[in-house]
This record gives sequence, C-alpha cells and structure tokens, in this order.
Amino acid sequence: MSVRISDSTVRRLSLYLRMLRGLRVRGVELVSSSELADRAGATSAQVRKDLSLFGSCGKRGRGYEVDALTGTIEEILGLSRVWRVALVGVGKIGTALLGYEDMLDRGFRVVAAFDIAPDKIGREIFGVTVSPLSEVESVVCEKGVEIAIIATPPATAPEVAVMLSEAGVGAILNFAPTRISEIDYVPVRTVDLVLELEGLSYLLTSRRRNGDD
Amino acid sequence: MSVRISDSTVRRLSLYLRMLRGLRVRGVELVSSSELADRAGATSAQVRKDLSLFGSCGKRGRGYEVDALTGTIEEILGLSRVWRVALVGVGKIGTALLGYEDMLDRGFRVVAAFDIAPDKIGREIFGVTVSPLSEVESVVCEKGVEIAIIATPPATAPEVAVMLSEAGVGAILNFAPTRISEIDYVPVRTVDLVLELEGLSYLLTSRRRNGDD
DNA sequence: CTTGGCTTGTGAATACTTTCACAAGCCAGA
DNA sequence: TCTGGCTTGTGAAAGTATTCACAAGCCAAG
Ligand SMILES: NC(=O)c1ccc[n+]([C@@H]2O[C@H](COP(=O)([O-])OP(=O)(O)OC[C@H]3O[C@@H](n4cnc5c(N)ncnc54)[C@H](O)[C@@H]3O)[C@@H](O)[C@H]2O)c1
Ligand SMILES: NC(=O)c1ccc[n+]([C@@H]2O[C@H](COP(=O)([O-])OP(=O)(O)OC[C@H]3O[C@@H](n4cnc5c(N)ncnc54)[C@H](O)[C@@H]3O)[C@@H](O)[C@H]2O)c1
Repeated sequence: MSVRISDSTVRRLSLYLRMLRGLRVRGVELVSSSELADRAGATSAQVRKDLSLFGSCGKRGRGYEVDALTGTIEEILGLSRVWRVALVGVGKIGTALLGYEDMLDRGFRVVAAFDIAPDKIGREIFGVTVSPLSEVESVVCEKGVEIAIIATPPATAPEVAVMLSEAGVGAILNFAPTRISEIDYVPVRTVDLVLELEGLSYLLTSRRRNGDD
Repeated sequence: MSVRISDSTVRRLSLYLRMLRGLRVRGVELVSSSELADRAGATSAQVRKDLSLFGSCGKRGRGYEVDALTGTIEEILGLSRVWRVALVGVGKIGTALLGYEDMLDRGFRVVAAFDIAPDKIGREIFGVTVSPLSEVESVVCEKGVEIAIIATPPATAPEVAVMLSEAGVGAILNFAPTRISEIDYVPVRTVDLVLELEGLSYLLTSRRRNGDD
C-alpha cells in the first residue's frame, strides 16, 4: 500500500502543508495546483505529480479541497500528532532552540534537555529542566523522547549520537558540522549553516568569474 | 572555461574541503577517493566524478595531493578569501549566530548587525554593534557587506530581503520559515529547521507503517 | 627493466526527477 | 441539457544524477 516518497517530494509536501494550514485559517476551501506551486517555488505539474503519489483528492475543474488535503498530508508526514523532542547541548544555539515557539506550533514539543556542564545542569530554561547527559537513557525512556536535536560541539556529536540511539531515540537532527553516519537504522539529518554559506560563496564567485550573467 | 557545477556537487565539495583541511593540519599528503568518500558519505566513484569536473589533479595509483586539492576546491568555491556578512534580526537565534566562532574560522566574518527594536540598537554583541535597519543601505555599502543572514520573524523576512538586495547585498541566507523568491538575481537559501524535523517525522511514520523494516 | 598491486578518469548504463502535453472530468450559466 | 472554460491526473519525453566497470597510468620492489 505504501509508495516510497522521495526526499525532495517530502520537502515539498511540508511546504504545501504550511501553505494549506494558512489557507485553512483564512477560510479558503479550494486551492489549485498552480496557486500551491507559486508559493512553494514549484511548478503546477510538479504539485500534481507530488499529490498524485497517494491517490489524490483533487476535483477536476476546481482544485483541491484545503481541508481534506491538509489532513491527508499531515497523515502522510506523520504530523497529525505531537512529537516528543530532546535537545542535547544547551549552549548558544541550544538555548535559542529551546525558546523557538514555532516548533511547538508545528507539532514538536521539547520535553527534555541535556548538557554536561555543571553550571547548566538543573537549570530551567524556557520551561525545560536541563538534565545531565549521564541520565540520557532513563530520561529518554521516561519522557518518551522520539527525536533528538544535537547542539553540542562538533567533536562530541558522534558519541552523543551513539548514546542517543542506544537510549532508544528514533531520529536525530544534528546541528554540529560533523558527519554522523546512520547508527542502527536511526536516521540522521544534519543542518550545516556554514555549508549553506559556502554554497552562496560558490554562486557569487562563479557568477563573478563568468562576467555577471 | 567554466563548467556548471550542480548544487549537490557543490555541497559535496564543501564536505571534501572540510576533510582536506583537517588532513592538512595533521600533515597527511595524499588521500584516495575512497577515503574522502567514507567521511563525506559518498561513494569513491562519486568523489572522482566530482573532482574530474574541473580537470583533476589526482595521481593514478596514489590518490590526490591534499595540499593542491585543498587549494583547487577553495578556488572553485570562492573560499580562499574572507566574506563580509551582515546579520539582520538580533533575537534568540541571531544572537547565537553572532557568537558562532566557526563562521569566522571558515571564512565568513560578521561585520554588521541590524534590528528594529530600540533596546537592541546600539548594543555591542560579540564584538558587533547593532545598527538600526533603517541604516542598512549606508552600512552595507560602507562595510562592504556581501552576504546577509536573515533571522527576523517570518512575516518580515520578505521585505527585509528586498531592502537587503536594494542595498547591494549579493546573496541571502534565510532562517525564517518563509519562502523568499530570488530578487533581482540575488540568490537566496533558506534553512528551515522545522522542515527538517518534518522530514524525520515522515521517516519514522512510514517506517512504522511498513512494519519497521 | 618488469611485474603486481593499487587508484584515477571516464564512457556507458542505470536510476531518479522534472517537465510536457493532453484526454478526462467538473461546474456554472444559458 | 448542452457548452465553454478551467483544472486534474498521468503517460511519455527530457533532463539530471549516480553507479558500474575497466583501460590507463603510477610506483615500489625485486
Ligand atoms: N552558535 C551558533 O549559532 C551555531 C549555529 C549553527 C551550528 N552551531 C553548532 O552547534 C553546536 C553548538 O554551538 P554553540 O555555539 O551553541 O556552542 P556552545 O559552546 O555555546 O554550546 C555547546 C554546549 O554543549 C555542551 N556540551 C559539550 N559537550 C557535550 C556533551 N558531550 N554532551 C552534552 N552537552 C555537551 C556544552 O556544555 C555547552 O553548553 C556546535 O557544533 C556548532 O558548530 C552553532
Ligand atoms: N529561535 C530559534 O531557535 C530559531 C531556529 C530556527 C529558525 N528561527 C527563525 O528565526 C527567526 C527569528 O527567531 P527568534 O527565535 O530569534 O525570534 P526573536 O523574536 O527572538 O528575534 C527576532 C528579532 O528580530 C527583530 N526584528 C523584527 N522585525 C525586524 C525587522 N523588520 N528588521 C530587523 N529586525 C527585526 C526583533 O526585534 C528581534 O530582535 C524566526 O523567523 C524564526 O522562525 C528561530
């Protein structure tokens, strides 16, 4: 019954979903593939292909029902529920993430935080109490943590990932600029800020090289 | 003379470069495509294809010269220099970014910061003085800002992007979960944390649906 | 100098994604 | 009920990216 949905399609589905939720709040009932496309930066054909992957619910001549489509995409992406998230490394970026309200609005609740620095442990930050990393196993189990975010220095990230996967975390989002290979079928995604800047550096440089065209 | 290098290749080049710099510090002189591949999460054939895009410098039977290859990739990506970066929106994430030393180590120096909140303006944070957004044009020009990072609330991000491109910024890295379309040939990359979490949500959900295989 | 082990560089093959283009279908209005 | 305008769903085509597989080349050792 399940089709494999490619990574790039999943990303676009997320974007469509964000738009659809906005439309729903505004009371819009129908939306066409080209409207969705405009705001997600895709083409209308792309949108229709994406949506047709899971026997689709559009109405020829009219468009898609906002309500139904929102539900379907939430179902596919697993977003009709709230995920329990842990944060490891309550430093500069970790603290910012703890205060990121958007996460909860979109279905990700931070229920635990870990650090190794004695001055961080025990403190309550944005409503979450920081536990010592040594207690990761018990806390993850007790609070039912499903996804972890790593925001520790790059050198420690791989070992932290191992601890997390052994503690039973199901997926990891890594902010440290270190490659972490999939451990024991726990998927890992890395967000690397500097990598993105380097991509922009390439664009600026190659453009300059080819005479600004 | 210039070949178009695809986005995914550019990303991998960044990863190779990071590894190469590490090897250089450790005094390693030669590296094979399979060693590079291991740590970048690619295959050796992929590495060789990537490197052969720009008439390559490998030695059959031995591998690639770490030093020469580092230089070549830095040249291609435009990383043999320091880029001047501005940060707009000195809130939770913006402050964390100002304190992110790794950026400078990798060739991106934050030379200006902007906000609209009166209590932020004029303060010096991690060595950078916060200017009012209204002065963006003069400050960008004066300090020679080439790349800007947007860390303002999502609703204001698009208008900030317009101001930045009009002020002469060459590229934008956007942290707000809003699509910003390319304005006037200024490339924009968006880093969307929640989108990444949603991708993980999909993986966990689809796996569960298909019986953990 | 020759052999053997190893690694690059690259066409060809495969796999994956996106775009095209149009029949099929829906609805509003006459 | 019929017509015309509009939008979906989808094969087929085009475009990209990755993997395969092997000749070409290098070096060290004998
Ligand atoms: N600061 C940023 O804006 C930024 C942006 C993108 C990525 N990053 C990355 O995020 C990571 C953290 O950066 P930061 O600037 O917040 O650094 P930081 O030094 O402010 O914070 C690191 C925190 O991790 C804790 N820590 C260290 N080892 C640990 C371990 N083994 N287990 C648990 N906690 C541990 C430290 O006690 C500290 O609180 C780094 O990998 C950095 O490259 C930072
Ligand atoms: N907090 C996080 O960890 C986090 C993570 C990822 C993405 N983001 C995104 O980054 C953005 C900022 O988030 P935050 O948590 O730092 O919010 P914040 O409210 O702490 O900071 C926003 C800052 O932007 C300033 N600002 C508002 N409008 C502005 C304008 N037009 N020009 C310049 N400055 C302006 C505000 O004065 C404030 O200082 C949001 O779009 C958020 O979705 C935040």
